[in-house]
Amino acid sequence: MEQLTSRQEEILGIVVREYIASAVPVGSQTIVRRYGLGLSPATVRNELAFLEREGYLLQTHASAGRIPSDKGYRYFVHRLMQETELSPSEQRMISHQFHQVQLELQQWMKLAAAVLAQTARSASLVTAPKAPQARLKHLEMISLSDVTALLVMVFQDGSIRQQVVLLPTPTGQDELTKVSNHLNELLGSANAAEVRTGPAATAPLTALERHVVERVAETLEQMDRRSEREIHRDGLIHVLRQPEFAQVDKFRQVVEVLERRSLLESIIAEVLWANGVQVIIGGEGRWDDIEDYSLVLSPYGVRGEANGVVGVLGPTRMPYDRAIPAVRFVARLMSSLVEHMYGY
Amino acid sequence: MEQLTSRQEEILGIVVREYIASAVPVGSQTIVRRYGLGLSPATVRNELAFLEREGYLLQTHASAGRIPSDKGYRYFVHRLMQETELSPSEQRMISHQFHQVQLELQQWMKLAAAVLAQTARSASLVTAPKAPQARLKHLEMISLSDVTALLVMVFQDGSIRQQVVLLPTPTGQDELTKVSNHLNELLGSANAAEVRTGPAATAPLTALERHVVERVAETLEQMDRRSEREIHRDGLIHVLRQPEFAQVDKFRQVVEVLERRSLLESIIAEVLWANGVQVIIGGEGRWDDIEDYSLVLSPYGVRGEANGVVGVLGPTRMPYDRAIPAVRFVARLMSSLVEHMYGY
DNA sequence: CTTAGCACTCACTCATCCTGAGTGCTAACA
DNA sequence: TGTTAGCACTCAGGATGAGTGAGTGCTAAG
Repeated sequence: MEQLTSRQEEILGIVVREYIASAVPVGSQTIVRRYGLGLSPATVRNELAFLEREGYLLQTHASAGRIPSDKGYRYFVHRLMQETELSPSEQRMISHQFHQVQLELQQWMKLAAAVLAQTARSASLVTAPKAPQARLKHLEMISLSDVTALLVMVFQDGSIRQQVVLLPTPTGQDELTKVSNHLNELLGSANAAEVRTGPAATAPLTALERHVVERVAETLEQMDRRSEREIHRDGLIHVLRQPEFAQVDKFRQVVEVLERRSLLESIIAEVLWANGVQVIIGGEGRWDDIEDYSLVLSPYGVRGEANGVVGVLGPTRMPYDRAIPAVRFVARLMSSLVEHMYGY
Repeated sequence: MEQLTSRQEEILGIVVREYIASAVPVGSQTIVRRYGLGLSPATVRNELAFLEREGYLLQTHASAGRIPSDKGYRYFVHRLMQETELSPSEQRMISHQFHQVQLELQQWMKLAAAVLAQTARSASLVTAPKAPQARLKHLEMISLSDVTALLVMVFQDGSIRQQVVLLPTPTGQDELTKVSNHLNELLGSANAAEVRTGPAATAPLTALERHVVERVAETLEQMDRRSEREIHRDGLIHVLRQPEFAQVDKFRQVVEVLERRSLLESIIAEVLWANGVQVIIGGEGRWDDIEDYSLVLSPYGVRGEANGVVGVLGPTRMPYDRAIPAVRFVARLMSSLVEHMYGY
């Protein structure tokens, strides 16, 4: 990306900010009238023409003002936007909300999605923190009736799954507790492969025990296989309010992106290993399905132990100067929760 | 609701079915041409005029065809629609999908939402089965680090909550297990009030134990207080495809209804105690915010033990003859899961 | 009770015109 | 050499108006 003169940068910045605020193409007169640069409209026009030639700006039609191109947004985000943080009062308000609820993962995720949606005025998404490889930490069998029990599995990354198990023979809680204890000893903190090949594979087990071991193995495999993370979403309504979605088919795309998870998953998988806030503008030429949208995403969690992603999705005409600090701040809060879980 | 002649019923049925299929107002010619009743358009017009006078039909403007009013849809649903079931092959396919996954509540809810969205071609919603009053069934403390532990609470209705607990003093798993066992004995299957006033209130407890008891009490109270159920949603995209949502502001309403939960919650709270599939057409004059939409909802679960709601939301012009059997069938499947959990 | 005939209504589509914001280019100016 | 005034040109969007056709209600005859 070449260097622009400071006047060109100033004008580009004005166009981007104006357009983000108003959603209306920005013309030379507007710039001079509203920002009075000590320049005539004609000069501004020359600069606009230059910026357009260089690919930072676009015209929707020959006699309209300019709007930023993806390249223009990128220049803006990377070079022109002063690295702002949320205002202290806003930070305090958000922190307060998080500390209102207990240190409960589900709640925090919900809250993170709500806070991001609100603050960045975009659709938000949050995935649960997940370990790269699932490991059982503890299991517990709880009697539901003579012939059914709840199998509760707690994993290393703090996630939990519960399943109903149909018991081959009527079994009481005492017996189930014994089974739990026995299996906890055998399975230790095993991953999927270790469950299949470790002590549990060779030890003499009852039918019920064998069945539960099989269930644990399947569940661990499933967790590893489908990177398919739960994605909490919120704030769709904000995207809907943007004027670019006056025609429904535009909007349909957003809903499709958010409901079909495959695309998001592939992007999330990449962001997971990045550092800090990632801004993906107009699909960056790699994801056609979101060429009109931008994502501001950040990984959070503890490296190597468990991590997830928080972020927002909106039109490329997104208030980056709010979205980026908001995502950064919420990622930091979510990280602190995960750190607590690992005792840091 | 008065009785209509069989010819009037026939014509009303045709209008409703035609309009549901095409989204275009239905005129006398269309009816005669496509259904040849052995009547002339003029006669049909007289009947249409009658049905309109009686409030079963509406005209969008003076020279347009008729569309069904809410009253018309209601008559159709309650009197004219033969009580269909899904086709056996469809039933088999859906059952198969459910039995592919383990007896896992989360999975079943997700699946139920997906299946309903698909089958009824509408937005779907599913709430978790919940007991009228939360009771602790079992708790377990699992060491995360020296100074943190995961508190896992299993409740009577099979739901689970996990929280991170900051330990006042460094404590190992052995000690945590003792605490768990002790508290399980003290708390039995207590509800919120019983935790506060039962043996746990008077017994001599360590600081950690007291803290955990407090947490349990708070969580139980929270679960009772906020009827605020998790609502799984899916299939928004189907609603978006309906022609009545060509203008965004119409659609915005749907998203608002689905994102603001308060309205849905009040409706769900009512349906929970009903029998069988409930059809709410155009808000029934009681919920203004959904006056253009219909809900087809059904409670499921085990009476008095734990129940939830499954259903779909769409425009009043909804394919009731698919939605109703689909909701009924999925409710039955979900009930069977809950029944398993209670050993029926 | 049914139906043919007829006058009438009115949303929708299409073409046309007009307006105004905005442009690029050229030539004069500092 | 960079800046600016002037000017002709472009084009989306709104307003207007005519034409079309699906559909109606009413009346009178079968």
